[in-house]
Order: sequence, then structure tokens, then C-alpha cells
Amino acid sequence: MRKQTDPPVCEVDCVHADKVDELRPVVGGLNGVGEAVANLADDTRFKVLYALSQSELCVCDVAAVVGATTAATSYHLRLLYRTGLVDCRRDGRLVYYRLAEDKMRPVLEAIKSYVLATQVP
Amino acid sequence: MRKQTDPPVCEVDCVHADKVDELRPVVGGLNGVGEAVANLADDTRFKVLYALSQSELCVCDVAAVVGATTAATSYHLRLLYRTGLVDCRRDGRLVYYRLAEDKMRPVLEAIKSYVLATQVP
DNA sequence: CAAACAGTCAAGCGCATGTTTGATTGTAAG
DNA sequence: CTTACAATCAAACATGCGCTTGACTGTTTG
Repeated sequence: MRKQTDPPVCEVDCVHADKVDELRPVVGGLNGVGEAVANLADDTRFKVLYALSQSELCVCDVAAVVGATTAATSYHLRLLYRTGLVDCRRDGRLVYYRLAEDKMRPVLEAIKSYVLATQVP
Repeated sequence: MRKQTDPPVCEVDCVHADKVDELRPVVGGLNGVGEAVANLADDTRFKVLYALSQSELCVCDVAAVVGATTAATSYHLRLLYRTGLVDCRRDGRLVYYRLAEDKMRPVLEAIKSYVLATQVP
């Protein structure tokens, strides 16, 4: 019966305080990781980003590569643009997108390798 | 006026067929990546997974490390268990979880490095 | 046996997300 | 000027997700 104004966390003292105390500061510094990773947590968006990591492409081409409508592709590109992962430039009536963060490339490759290694049994 | 039973994809031929044809088979093999990455696309769950990549822990300790209730922690552990990312064993009334896939470790480190490198201005 | 505790389960809530659809903007060509 | 097209935008919809709450399993201890 835990009926009081309790904090929203387990009031039971942890079992192995040593390990917990060691890990908590490290893990506590990982705020915002989920949000960052969410950019990759969708099939279409990951494909878009990976395609752009290989070559600069216009929206129409990205849509053709990933197999989505231009509207859906544009939506994903906008999200990636807002978080600074891609850049774009206009040329005539085409808009070309490219990967903005080179630091993102190793992450894309690591994830690609992991998935391909595990889903080919 | 595109009023017919059109396919749900851009019927316009892509602009740069060469690049598109080169990228499509590669990108087409990336199905399921989003689902896999979704396991990491949440702050709490990433923290859980990262903590377990450093040490085997009981649920109570994981909850203390990530700062969540045991119920919420158990929920995330169940998800990770169902996708095969963590394993567990019972010892008395404690249940210990540990990382199941060593192949996941490089991905966790790559993401951690990327985020820490970009969010420390 | 009964009490206490770690952990799980199930229902429900609030909220975000990906896609479609149709209209709109900007640019180039007839 | 008008037409055509690439791209964006806005509204609407369905779906899924993370968390809370409270009940329920097992397990240990008195």
C-alpha cells in the first residue's frame, strides 16, 4: 500500500548500489538520444537518409529510390532538414538534397551493417 | 489532374535515372531497418539497453539507473526481450537482464558517440 | 500459513507520427 | 499570358507508443 505523494520512481532502494551508482552518471548523460535516433527509426526516413549519404538527389529521385510519393518524401525531408541532418539547394524547379552531417555517416553504416548481419540467417 | 487508379507512387519518371537505378537495389534491401532502430528510438529504452551493455542488472537496478518506475522499465525490457536484444534469468525473486546480442554493442557506441559529439557545443 | 516484496500483466489515457488527399507556390517552357 | 510541372503545405485520419494505475504471479521469510 504505497498511498502517499510518492515520487514517480521506485522507492525501493536499488539492490546493487555499487553498479547503479557507477552507471547512473553515464546513463544520465544520454538524454536526447532517443530523439536523435528517432530520425532513423522509420523505414522510409532511414532509406531517404541513406540514399542521400550516397549521393545528392532531387526530391523526385529520392521518392523513386525509396518508393514513396513525393508528398511523403517531402514530409520526411522536411523533418530531416529541421533537425539539421540534410541540406538543400534549388536549381530551376528541382530541389536537391544532400547529407549535411558527415558525422552521421558512421552511424548509418553501423546500423546498416547490424541489420544486414542479423536479418540474413 | 491525376484522376485514375494510379499507383501510390510518383508516376513522373525520375530525373536522374542513372543514380536512381544504382541506389534503388541497395536501398531496397533496407526494409526492416526502421523497426530495428525503433528499439533505440526512445530515451528510456536506449538508456536501458546501454546500461545492460555495461553490466547485468536486475529490474529494480535498471529502474534506478534510468530513473523510471519498475512498471515502465519492465515494459521496455519486455519489448527488448521480444525482439531478442536482451536475455533474462531468475534468481530468487530478482530477475536479471543482460544484453543478448553482442553485435548490438557497436551500434550503441556509435550512436552514443555521435550524440555526445553533436550536443556538446 | 501469512506477510512482504520483485516483477509482470492488462486496461486505459494522452499524445505523437506517417500517410493520403487536394490545394498552393515557384519556376520554366510554349 | 498560359500551361505544365516539381515541390511544399495544410487538413484529416488512422495507428501506434510510452506511461500510469491497480491487480496479479512467484518467491522468500517470519
